[in-house]
Amino acid sequence: MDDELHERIRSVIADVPAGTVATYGDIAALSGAPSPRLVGRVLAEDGHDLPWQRILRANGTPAPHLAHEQLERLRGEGVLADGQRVDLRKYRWRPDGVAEEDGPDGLF
DNA sequence: GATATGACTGTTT
DNA sequence: GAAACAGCCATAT
Repeated sequence: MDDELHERIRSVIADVPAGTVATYGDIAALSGAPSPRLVGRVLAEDGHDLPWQRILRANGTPAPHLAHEQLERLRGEGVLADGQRVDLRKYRWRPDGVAEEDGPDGLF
């Protein structure tokens, strides 16, 4: 039932190391959630014990109502955000064993 | 059971 | 870069 999925989502979020961030889509994909909405819903309802500050939207911007606090918390972890946007290219969490590929322009 | 809502994403215009 | 549209799932009323 979704209880297991609920736990799985929490587990993946808790597995995100400090100093890094992940998108809702990432959490959804890694936890097996059918849609990122589930991730947001879990956090909204039962994410008080999780590092929700490390979960950002696809474009690197945090949730609108928590943006201020979220950015402040991330700042304390070493994740510096430019105004309201975080450099996913640099801080985005990658599961172990996955190598990164640079873009065609040799972009970082 | 239908409608509306929400810590979302991706494509298209 | 912004706005519109469609998909996606669980709750609340």
